[in-house]
Amino acid sequence: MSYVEVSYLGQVSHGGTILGMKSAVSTPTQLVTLIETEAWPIGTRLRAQTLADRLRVSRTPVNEALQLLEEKGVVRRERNRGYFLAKATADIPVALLGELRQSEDDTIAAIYFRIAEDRLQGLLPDTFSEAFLRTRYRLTPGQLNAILSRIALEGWAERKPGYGWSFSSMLTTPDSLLKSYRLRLALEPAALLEPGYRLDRQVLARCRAAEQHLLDGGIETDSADQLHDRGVHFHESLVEASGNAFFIDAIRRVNRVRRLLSYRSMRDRKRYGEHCHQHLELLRLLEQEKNLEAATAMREHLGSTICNLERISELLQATLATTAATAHPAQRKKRKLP
Amino acid sequence: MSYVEVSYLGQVSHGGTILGMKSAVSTPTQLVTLIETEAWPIGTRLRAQTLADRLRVSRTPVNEALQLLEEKGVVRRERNRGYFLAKATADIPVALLGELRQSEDDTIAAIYFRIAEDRLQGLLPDTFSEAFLRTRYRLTPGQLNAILSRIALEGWAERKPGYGWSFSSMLTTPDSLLKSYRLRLALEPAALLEPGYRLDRQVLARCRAAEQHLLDGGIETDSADQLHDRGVHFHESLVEASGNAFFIDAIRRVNRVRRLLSYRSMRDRKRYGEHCHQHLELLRLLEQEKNLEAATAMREHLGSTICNLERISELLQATLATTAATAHPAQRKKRKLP
DNA sequence: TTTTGCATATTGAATACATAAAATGCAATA
DNA sequence: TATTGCATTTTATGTATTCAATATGCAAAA
Repeated sequence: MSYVEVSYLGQVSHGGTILGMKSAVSTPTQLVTLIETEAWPIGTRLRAQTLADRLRVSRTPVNEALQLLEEKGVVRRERNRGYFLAKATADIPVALLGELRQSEDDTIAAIYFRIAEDRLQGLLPDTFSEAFLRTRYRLTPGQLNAILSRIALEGWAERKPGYGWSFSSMLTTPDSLLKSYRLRLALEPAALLEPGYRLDRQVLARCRAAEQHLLDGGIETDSADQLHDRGVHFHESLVEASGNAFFIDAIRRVNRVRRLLSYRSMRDRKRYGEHCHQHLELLRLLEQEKNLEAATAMREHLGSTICNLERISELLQATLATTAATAHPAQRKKRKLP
Repeated sequence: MSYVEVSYLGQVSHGGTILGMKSAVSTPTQLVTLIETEAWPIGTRLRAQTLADRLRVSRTPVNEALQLLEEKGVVRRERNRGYFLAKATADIPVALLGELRQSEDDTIAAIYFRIAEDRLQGLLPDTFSEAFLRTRYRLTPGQLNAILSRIALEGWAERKPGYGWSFSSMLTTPDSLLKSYRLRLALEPAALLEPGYRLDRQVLARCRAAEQHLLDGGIETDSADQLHDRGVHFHESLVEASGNAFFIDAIRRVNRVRRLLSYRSMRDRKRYGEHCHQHLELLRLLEQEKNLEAATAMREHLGSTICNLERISELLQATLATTAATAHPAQRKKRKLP
């Protein structure tokens, strides 16, 4: 193999690594998502600074996004007065959303998930070099670094002292998902008992509305991704109300990894209705500041999921036992191979 | 201000950012630390591959380190047979250790700590640009990036969607340390109750030896850093035995931030003796696989520290109240400043 | 058979420059 | 007086190249 490698757009790249990853999602996409999830009415005035503050960027990318959305007919511009919402939530064409999501960042996310998937399936060695990833997934140096930074942040691989990287055991064992739930079982009820716990009324209302949406048919109509996100959002909102940055950080981290694991677990929608009612009950208890009872309810809520996972895990292992011998790719020895 | 800035070695730098941070500590330092902490006897054969595996690098840096140590007289070389330990642990001159620690990496660590300290003292704004840090601390692009990567990994600052960074609340509030303990209180007892918990006999023995060393005078003679590290090591060892990567990751992360906070808290050595006995009791319980009792003991152990912290916190706040008006730097408004 | 010693191959960081993207100041306008 | 619209400034990434640090293959020695 030569030193010089041709990367996926045909440029020749030699090395050189950059931090990368400005934002996970492009501004237009985020803007549409915001309008969508908060169901803004037609005619709403869209102030640049307000939106910019909301998305944590400056007015420039917001204005560019608005300009784009005007071309697509989602917003209307009045010269020297600004932009106004021209379409109701539901009327935004799905094709447009899809179009907006095809940005470079989403490419990076896609490759990121592919790497996680490959790792879960045992297709990647325990240690690897950056060059290995670059060639295997046809990455530019920038993409490579965006991905590695993200993986390091999520904690499922880490830089070795010398050259190279090694995976942590987060994604290796078949019961990783179960283990992530056990961490949540330790953390989330405790978060509800933090001194100074305070669930903002607005946050509470939004959470309640989301659960109601699910019960009103959302369970069937939402995509698997949306269902997952809503679940994560609910639990993170509750932990955020603890006001303890360490709890929040730990929960966010485990949830980001959990996203990778959830895709592999059986995700039937049967239990979601039950979950909704448990969530609503939790909100009710927290509203009344019955945090002790809420913590117990949370323990039971997570506990029931764990029980379910354990049953699934047993089933899986029984299934694997019959196919393991042939299906599993051979583990390669680290040293001394011809 | 001109576009071009002169960095601290006099080179002109324009931007360009690199991931950086190969290893936290240089190989010679690590090697000496290893020999020191495990108290290897004189004459011990130092096999390159064994050491390399231990330090997670290849034989090359190990061999270079050994060569360096031979020049310093710590190890002895026999041609075609390898290296052997020439000096007993205690006989390694302190000056040599200091010499080895003056590597570039330690510079980065020093600046990293300075930034954390400045942040804790409220000298840094909630959001900042990379250029701001680069000029304020006279950093080369490489150093800048090593530091930012580390900070992002530790979780006390994060990249904003656009340009710029913002600090999380981990280091801002005066009771951050207390909050970190509350997370540990939720995590560590739970870790001891994980199914499949298994504390390796060798690890147990090493922990016990370390506590014994402290009781045998180590509390007085060890440096504050060493005391801190030993405490962290004890608790992380116990959590690692849970076999749950999520618990381990969460505890490691909180401890890395805690290192920054501990420097600011009063650290008298009075309570260390008490801690040692609690630690030994924990080890005894875990050895007998009385994990339920161990979890309770852990809860009490951490709980007593929290009580102590709360008392200190009250004292501090009382003190601050009298000096706050003048001592606190004025919070600057984000926008619209001349 | 294992380990050393050394030459060679590979890795990824440092540097410099060019450029796209985002932040910001301010006059014009509602 | 707040907001828009736009020009300008600032920020940080992309690309190409060089080079020091690290990894590794293999003959020689124990």
